[in-house]
Amino acid sequence: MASKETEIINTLQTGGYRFTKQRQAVLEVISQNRENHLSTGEIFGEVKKKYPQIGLATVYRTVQLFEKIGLVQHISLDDGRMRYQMADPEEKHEHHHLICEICGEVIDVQEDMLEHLEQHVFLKKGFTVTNHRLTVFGICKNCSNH
Amino acid sequence: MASKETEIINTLQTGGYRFTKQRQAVLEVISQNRENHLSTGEIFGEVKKKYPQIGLATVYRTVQLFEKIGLVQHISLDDGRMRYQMADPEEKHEHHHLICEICGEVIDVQEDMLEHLEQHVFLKKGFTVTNHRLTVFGICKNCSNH
DNA sequence: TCGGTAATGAAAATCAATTTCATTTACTTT
DNA sequence: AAAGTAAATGAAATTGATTTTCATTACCGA
Ligand SMILES: [Mn+2]
Ligand SMILES: [Mn+2]
Ligand SMILES: [Zn+2]
Ligand SMILES: [Zn+2]
Repeated sequence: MASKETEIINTLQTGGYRFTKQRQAVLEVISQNRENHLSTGEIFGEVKKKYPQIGLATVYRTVQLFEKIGLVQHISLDDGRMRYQMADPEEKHEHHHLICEICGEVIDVQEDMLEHLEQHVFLKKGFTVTNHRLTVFGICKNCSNH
Repeated sequence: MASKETEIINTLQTGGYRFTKQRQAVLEVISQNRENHLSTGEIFGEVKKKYPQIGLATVYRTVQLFEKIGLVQHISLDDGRMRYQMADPEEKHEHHHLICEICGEVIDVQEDMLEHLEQHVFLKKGFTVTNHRLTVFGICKNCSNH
């Protein structure tokens, strides 16, 4: 199998896109922050450390392109800015998020667990599911134990 | 049991809030558009028809207050503006949304169907769920039949 | 190498949402 | 009912993330 980066380059080229230094730099930052959910501005800040001449608009365009080709997924924490994280290459749907209402921690949940719901909306409403976005609010383990 | 509006007035007063003409007007618009998901700007436009002197900031403040006390819930269609709709008074969690990727229709789903998932994240991660927000993307019945 | 297209960066523009602040309104206490 | 107090409002200014514009540069195939 091809290396991960080769795969990405292929995906890009298939869509008529190029794998530029800027895109590589943005990908590196997001990839090296798999556990985080960086805002576009934060990604911009990180990328500039290695690639100071990059423009903010390029970062915006890049994360949107990456999302279009399924490389990253976004979440909104309702603070007015988009956040991006690597998508799960083998999963067909986005992963879920648990958000602690006390400490604000964001926890990833890879298990889908919506198969029954998907079936239900298909049978009941004739709706064919292609993706879903689930955010769960509550209290994390840490905050539960004070 | 008290009338719906009386209940609302009580809920507001319990929190130290007042039931003003402006809040009543905003509530009316949202209530009369239960099937829709109006953006704040759209709510503002509707309210102005009956109450032309209302200010945009008041509408923003009002929908946020209504959401805080559980009267309405918001959804984001990723078009950059918040949309608001009456919440389900008897349900403890927000209802779900199906969004057709072809025609853009937004379909409400009242059934929760996340009990198993809630249990799972509690057992597996120690996370106590208080609410959740689920958006499902796909093809609606109409668009499936061409 | 040449020509065409994609991509970039800097700056300006957009636009939903928020803040400020002077004024009004509603509720409580005399 | 009048006064006192805090909440609420509206108009305007501001914020801040995102988008657009446009001139320039990088890349790719012929
Ligand atoms: Mn995540
Ligand atoms: Mn809805
Ligand atoms: Zn926590
Ligand atoms: Zn449709």
